[in-house]
Amino acid sequence: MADVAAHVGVSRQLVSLVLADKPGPNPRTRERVLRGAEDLGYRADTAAQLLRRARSRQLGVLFTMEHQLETHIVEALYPAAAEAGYELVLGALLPTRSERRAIDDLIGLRCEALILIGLAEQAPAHLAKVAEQVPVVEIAQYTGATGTDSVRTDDAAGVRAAVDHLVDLGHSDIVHVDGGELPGAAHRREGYLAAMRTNGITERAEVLSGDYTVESGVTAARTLLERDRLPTAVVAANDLCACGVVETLVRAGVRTPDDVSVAGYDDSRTASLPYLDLTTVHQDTGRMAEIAVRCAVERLDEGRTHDRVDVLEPALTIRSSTAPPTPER
Amino acid sequence: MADVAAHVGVSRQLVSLVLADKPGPNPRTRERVLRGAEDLGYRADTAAQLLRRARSRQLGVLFTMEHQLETHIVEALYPAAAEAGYELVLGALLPTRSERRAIDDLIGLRCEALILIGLAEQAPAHLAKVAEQVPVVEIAQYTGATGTDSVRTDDAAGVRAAVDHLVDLGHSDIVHVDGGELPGAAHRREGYLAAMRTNGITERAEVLSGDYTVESGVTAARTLLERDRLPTAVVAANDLCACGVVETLVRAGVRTPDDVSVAGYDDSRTASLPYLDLTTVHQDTGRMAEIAVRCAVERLDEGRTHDRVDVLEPALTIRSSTAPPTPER
DNA sequence: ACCTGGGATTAGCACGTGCCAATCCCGTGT
DNA sequence: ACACGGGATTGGCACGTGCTAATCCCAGGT
Repeated sequence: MADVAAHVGVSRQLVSLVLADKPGPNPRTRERVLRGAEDLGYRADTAAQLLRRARSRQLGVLFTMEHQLETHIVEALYPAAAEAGYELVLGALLPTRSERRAIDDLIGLRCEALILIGLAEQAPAHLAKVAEQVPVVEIAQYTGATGTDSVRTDDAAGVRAAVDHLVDLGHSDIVHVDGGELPGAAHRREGYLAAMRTNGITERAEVLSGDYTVESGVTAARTLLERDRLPTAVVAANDLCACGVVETLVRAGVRTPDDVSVAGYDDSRTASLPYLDLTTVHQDTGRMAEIAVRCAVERLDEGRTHDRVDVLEPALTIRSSTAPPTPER
Repeated sequence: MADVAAHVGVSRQLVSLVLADKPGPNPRTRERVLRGAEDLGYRADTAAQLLRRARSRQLGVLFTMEHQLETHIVEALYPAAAEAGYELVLGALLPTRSERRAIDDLIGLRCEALILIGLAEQAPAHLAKVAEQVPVVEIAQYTGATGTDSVRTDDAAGVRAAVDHLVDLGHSDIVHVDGGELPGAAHRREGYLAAMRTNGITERAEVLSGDYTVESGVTAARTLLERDRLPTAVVAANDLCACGVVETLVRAGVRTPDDVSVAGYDDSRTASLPYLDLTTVHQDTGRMAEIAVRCAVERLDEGRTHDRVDVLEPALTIRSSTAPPTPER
């Protein structure tokens, strides 16, 4: 910046004012400074800005790179943050890199708040401790740690909607392949059981264990295929699992939805593949991202101190993987 | 840091020495300082370190979040960078965020070099200009921009290996579904054509257009299904495309590999799904990551100035999606 | 001629750290 | 008793920027 100032023949401070687009500098001078900066290929030094500025206006985002849904959320976070006048700093959670390390890095970079996309296997154990230092917002996860906000979809309601949809179509033999102990899986399982109860078919309820992977869907489907009779419908804990179920059934000569209806969860890209075309539960990632940023902003700029928990209503996306059961031949 | 110093009762500078693990401080003092830092929950301020240090020892990584392969490469970059004593800073390339912006952000954060994972549709137009300022390494892409290093797999050789494998099995009706104008697609197409020529079956060569997506595999398979006779084997430009081909064929009652053998490319998670179990071409992401970091280090620490282009040999991973053709019934 | 006022510009400090040089302290040898 | 040496510790400056307050300059009114 000093170089630019010398090149134009003004003080460094004037250059600072011009580049920050602050009122004061004479339009003509402003023009000259901008030209000079361009000529010299000047780039602001973020490190120095960060050091000097009272506020960094940066939000840290912690995510794994494993799930498509996380990617969508990250993408949605960018415009939401920009809208609120914040930048995003990404921090990847990897097997080889401890969550602790990732969090420290982001805080070291002066992030004012952390947004944690909670699809990783374990939530940071010391979340409450971190929340003492900076606001923490969890997306798609609710650990209940104090000082933490949470935005998620009502997973129980989503699965209930899927089950209700199947019941409306005439199904009653509906099996659930769950997500084990992974985030959200408990809610989805409860939603399934609740819906089965409400529809008066509790005795038909059955939960097969899974883990949100295609492989777990394959395993579950194989278990079903070993039986004398297949259920007429399967509600999987997520789209990947549903995919595994469908593919395994198809290869065993069982057609979807003709023989068995299958529903997924998340409305990911997998769900909309033409040959799967899964009925699934849509999570509004855009809105989750907006609310997450809003939570951070409320704590940072508006002094909110109490915890906020937002639970969004999911929407059932009906596609062609579910249909009325065909009478047994 | 000053707080820690006051708390322990030593000078700030001593704290700096201890935390940087430099020789000098007395072991006992060192212990006390570390305890003090722990008590106060001290975290180094990266911004200040960056500002002060001559070197930032940070590498910027540009990637989209669209392809699994990119994720694998990013994961592999972390240990490679750590090995060389560098940190990674992630910069996401998104539709809503210009490459220009992403690059400026990373340079503003004082990244000493940029590693560009080249699966995005377009390479930054001003790459040569950027390379004047900081070393640039491209992974899985070769734009030929001056001042730029490139690490990629010999895609032509990979596809040749796949075709040769199929020919060895007895195939000659081998169709290629390509990746259009996307990065690497041209090489893969050429590899296919070259292998067909070498094996003396040029007249059987046929290229269907695609774009590395599952959908393009579906489209290609539908095109094939409309014909009187199917080819006996399909070599897809990547695993996703292969997946689309297989799924579409299966649903049309065509089995893999019994009726048609299908080979993919990338050895992604898709390829190893139990019901696909694709024969595919393995790219050594770990090694590409290591070399990419090495390229940056050579330019940064060892003064290399000439461009370096590394082409790795791929390895054919043979699974169950390819088999000898069954004589026509 | 002098004061006033306000737009334009500048000087100086501060942010938290790393590096260099200077200083302190204590045991040892003469 | 004094100089010496080396490990341990400290002071001061610099990095590039933003903010506050001060200064400059010039036109206009008295």
